[in-house]
Amino acid sequence: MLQVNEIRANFAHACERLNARNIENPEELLGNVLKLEDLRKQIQLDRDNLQAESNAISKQIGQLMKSGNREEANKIKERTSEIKQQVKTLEERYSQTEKELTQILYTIPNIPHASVPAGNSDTDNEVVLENGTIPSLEDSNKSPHWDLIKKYDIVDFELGVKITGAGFPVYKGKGAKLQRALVNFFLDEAEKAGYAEVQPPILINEESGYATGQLPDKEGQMYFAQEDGLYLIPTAEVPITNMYRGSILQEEELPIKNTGYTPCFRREAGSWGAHVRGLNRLHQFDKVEIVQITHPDNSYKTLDEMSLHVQSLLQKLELPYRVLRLCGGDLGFTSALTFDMEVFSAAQERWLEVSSVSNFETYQSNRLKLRFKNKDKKTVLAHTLNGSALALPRIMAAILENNQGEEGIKMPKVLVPYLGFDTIK
RNA sequence: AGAGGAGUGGCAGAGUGGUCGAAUGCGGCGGUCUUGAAAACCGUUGUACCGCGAGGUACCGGGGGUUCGAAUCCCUCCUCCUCUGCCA
Repeated sequence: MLQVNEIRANFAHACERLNARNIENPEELLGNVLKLEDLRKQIQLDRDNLQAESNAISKQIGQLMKSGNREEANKIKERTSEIKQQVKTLEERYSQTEKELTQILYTIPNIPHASVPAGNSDTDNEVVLENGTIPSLEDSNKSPHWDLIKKYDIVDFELGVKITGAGFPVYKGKGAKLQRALVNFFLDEAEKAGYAEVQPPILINEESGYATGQLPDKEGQMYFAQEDGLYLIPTAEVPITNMYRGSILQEEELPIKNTGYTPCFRREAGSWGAHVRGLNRLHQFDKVEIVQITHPDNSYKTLDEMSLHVQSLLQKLELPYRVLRLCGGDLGFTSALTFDMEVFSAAQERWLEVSSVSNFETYQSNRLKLRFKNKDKKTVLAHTLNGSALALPRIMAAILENNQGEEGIKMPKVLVPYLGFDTIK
């Protein structure tokens, strides 16, 4: 959620940047925020003054009662009941105004970083770099992974349908081992890069959902356990970042670096189509996430560091990839700047998104109330960042599709120690 | 899941209707003393909002209520502990 003070201080800039997201008439939207904030302040002032008077009178009554002067006490009681009514009215107006303000703020996405290009959709994303050799398409009679997994019997979708439904595959044999190897490899690499591993809960309460911005924005995208009011996590970002909700850290503790492996659950309502076959889009998938909490001065340096970490994983897995800077139209609601990493699949003849690393600046920390004491002993909001490092299914798809050959599917060298075999045949 | 108990400042722990935002101890920070350190002593030490400021308001697990006045009384929810039950 945006900070009202920041909106006020950088009004023109905020409007200009929200235009990059195709927000209609940001001047009016942000103008309303400021108006409501002014109203809120005015109500608070009136209310506080009345309460100050009431407190003073109550004290007087106490003293009069003590000295036995009941009559006088009863006399001034009248004024307090008058004040009480007024305070009650103001109290209602106050919470209503505050609620209204929060509701509007919930609908406003993060202000895109200056480097975010304007644009409507993923076609406007900016390619930052490409790495690795893109497999040529001519000499490839490569099979897509949904054929390969059947051929080698390593992922079973039908079985998943029987147990749960579409989008919940069963990994079998070497497929299951490959999953486990990837998780361990990713966690080990994250640990080497200084991320402390955690295993968070995979169900979260409503408060956590609001704090990192999944609610109310993505309400329908999360599975909901109604009986207990808990949501299945769409990403480990939610529980890991929420570990620090309400915290006031010391500046020396920054940056905080955490990594965690979790399954992730997404309803993906209404997003099924031509490009979602096989492992391309699932309701349940595994992911290793990296999260950082940083000093505001360092967050963009940190974003680059995280991007390089993800890239190093792709290089070690010998996958050709590219890095995209997301345009305003494709940028996530809570993000100020996002880099997507995509690997190329020769069999599908297209790029597959395998990671997203984002800087949320203070958008999440403002909701999280995640702060730190700076050198001047002032309490200020920290910046939060996260990234997938990495999501498994499409990595698995790319490994299968890009490494297939006559003799089977060659496993990337770095995974062999984890797997105990070098080829799926 | 049932019965009982408890939730107070960074921690420990008083306070059961009126100068209580809250005693005291520990810890933290600053200082005195010391060649330095420790000890001792003195001072200071929660968060948020409003206000140029003086200052004001709110917060004693969350929400609601009673009262002129609530940490204190009532209702409700949450969490933790103990016992019983159940169970990876």
